[in-house]
Amino acid sequence: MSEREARAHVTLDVVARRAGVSLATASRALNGTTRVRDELRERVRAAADLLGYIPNAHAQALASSSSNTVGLICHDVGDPYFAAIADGVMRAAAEQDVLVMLASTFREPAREIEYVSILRAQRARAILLIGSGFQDRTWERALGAELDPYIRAGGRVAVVSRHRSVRADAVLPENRAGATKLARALLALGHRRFAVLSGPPELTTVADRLAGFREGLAEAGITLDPGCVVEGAFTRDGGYAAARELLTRPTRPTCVFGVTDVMAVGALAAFREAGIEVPRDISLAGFDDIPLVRELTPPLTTVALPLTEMGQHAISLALREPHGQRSRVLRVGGEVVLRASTAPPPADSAAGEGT
Amino acid sequence: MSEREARAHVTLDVVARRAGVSLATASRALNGTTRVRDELRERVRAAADLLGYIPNAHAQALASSSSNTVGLICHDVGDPYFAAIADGVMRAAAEQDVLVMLASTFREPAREIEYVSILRAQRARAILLIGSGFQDRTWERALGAELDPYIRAGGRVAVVSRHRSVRADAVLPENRAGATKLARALLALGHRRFAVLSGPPELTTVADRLAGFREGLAEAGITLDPGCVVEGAFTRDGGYAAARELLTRPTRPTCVFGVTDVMAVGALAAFREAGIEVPRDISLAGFDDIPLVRELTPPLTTVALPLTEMGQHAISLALREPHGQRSRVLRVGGEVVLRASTAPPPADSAAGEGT
DNA sequence: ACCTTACCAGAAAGCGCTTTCTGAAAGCGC
DNA sequence: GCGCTTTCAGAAAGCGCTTTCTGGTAAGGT
Repeated sequence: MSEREARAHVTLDVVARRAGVSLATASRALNGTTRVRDELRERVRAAADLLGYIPNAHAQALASSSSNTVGLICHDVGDPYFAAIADGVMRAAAEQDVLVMLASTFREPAREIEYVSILRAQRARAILLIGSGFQDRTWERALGAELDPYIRAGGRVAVVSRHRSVRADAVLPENRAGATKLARALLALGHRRFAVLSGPPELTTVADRLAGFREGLAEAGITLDPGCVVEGAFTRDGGYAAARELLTRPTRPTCVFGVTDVMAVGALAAFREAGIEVPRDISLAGFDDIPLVRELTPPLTTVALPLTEMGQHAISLALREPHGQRSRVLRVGGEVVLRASTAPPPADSAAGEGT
Repeated sequence: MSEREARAHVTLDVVARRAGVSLATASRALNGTTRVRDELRERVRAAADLLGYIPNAHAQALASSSSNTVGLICHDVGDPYFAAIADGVMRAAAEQDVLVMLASTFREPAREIEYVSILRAQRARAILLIGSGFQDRTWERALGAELDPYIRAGGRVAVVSRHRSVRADAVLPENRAGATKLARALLALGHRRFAVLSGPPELTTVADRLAGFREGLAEAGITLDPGCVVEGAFTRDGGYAAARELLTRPTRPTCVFGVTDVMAVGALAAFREAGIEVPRDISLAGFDDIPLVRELTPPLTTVALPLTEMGQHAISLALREPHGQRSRVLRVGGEVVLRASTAPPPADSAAGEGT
């Protein structure tokens, strides 16, 4: 009884015999690729039901050399940003009847490459890379070395929120333009002394948002001096730590931009702990518009991104008919959403225009 | 050039020829199942590298009739509760070198059964069912009909946060006991008039938490009258709607229990909109301790569940050696975490002991 | 020196399907 | 009534691996 009596699966062969047809006919009857007499089709279906036939996806994939799985590689499914995008991917996947293999890199670049390789072995129809890439030559090359042969062999790649290092469709947030608009909005409120809670500088997303923000400030003749940019991890705790670090600096800004909502959330907590009230004492803005920032007190001003749609688009792009020659790029989001976390600077800080 | 020139993959056969060994040896050299002379192993490895050989996982699975993928079925990846558990699953999966296929049912019971079937076809080594099941005879039977043959064929099933309808390992939150403890804690603060924002009553999680809460109240001789239990969807908006509904009722409670943190988040928003301050005017508690409730103002009192660990346990249980005879059950969490969303009831509400 | 073990490598038989290729039967014009 | 196309079903050849099974060679015992 404690024997490993894993009984074999019912195979198509058995179904065919039961229905009194050949293997080939049974296959056709079930997939409906070619016409089969209705009566036979029914007989096969009935037999399959009766026997509880479950096709072997591996055999199907092998024989047809095509699968219908796609791989989704993200940095961290637990993060609300990726969770929202993943949700979109799942919705589109359900519609298109593809199965999603999930990979979480835990923010380690090497893992990403490893997963691409694994997904290649799985013969995934498409690979979706979600989240910023790294500004690192050797990493880029290694990733390309995995991706290129994959694409050449007919695989599809779509990236979300990441510069295209390879021939891939892309869904790109308006990082730069969005950050510029945010800067303008913040300037319009009267702010002149800014600080930025920045993420790992090797992430392209960080670089873009920072550049865009600087650009916006520059329009008002303001430059962000290095002391006003604090780096932290791309997480809530990273934002918290960065904000605390910021508070130790000599000059205090009237307005802080967290390059990510998640970081801004951490910053909000840090400010609260320090007895600094947002937005009375300091204004705070983020980027992404993850759902949770609406629940904060105060709700966060941010640059909106249609996260769920981004996921849907990614998979749709990837599965659409071959890209013609070039890959498609879809730019999304980038509108500022003003909420209560930003306000005009406190009256007593009118002095000290930025350098 | 626009031809579909999807070039074939390098097969093991090619690698073997290149290395000057047989197919069988090449296979053994690469997987290391049997001893192969070191020199040959190296030759094969080198050839594989050189040719960019990527094994075909489908062929491997077919030939060895074993795969190393597991299926993860949850109600909604976008929900922080599931996202946190999924994160745990991913961590454990990465350690154990298994690939996760993700399925999101969007809270439709039928989809769950469909996904089980799909994962069966994929010959997943294990299927993880995350989230409450439904109290619905026909659904249960249909799910069992999918799961039973799967298990009999050697598949493993683990459930998280769900009663075991089948022979499955389980990670079960202390829903009932946790809710009872919460009730006690709330009573200890002096509350006597309670309301509950309940989820879909057909979910076993809801039933358990409600029962546990009632039990705790009963210890103080308090019974929850039906007018004090408002049902809503298991989402933020469901909690919001339920809370608004609650506010239209004649008697106002001094303390509200949202059976889910996510619902409590919605409730908090509803209260705020209605000008009701938490916890001054009304106390609010949730259940789950999803990370975001710590960021709220006020942070939410709740019953803690080790969400990430739950996911890790689920996959570990499922992949561990065969269950002997019986399946294992791991009970987790259930401790009350008091935060600022609960306080003694307002002084002017001392009257009206609950019936 | 002879027989037994032990170790490795190759041949070949599948794993469970899809899909081409082949052939039988039926429909049709003249 | 004969050759034509058309429709549908079966035979069989793989898809790319793993894994027995077989055999050859080297090591070990007496």
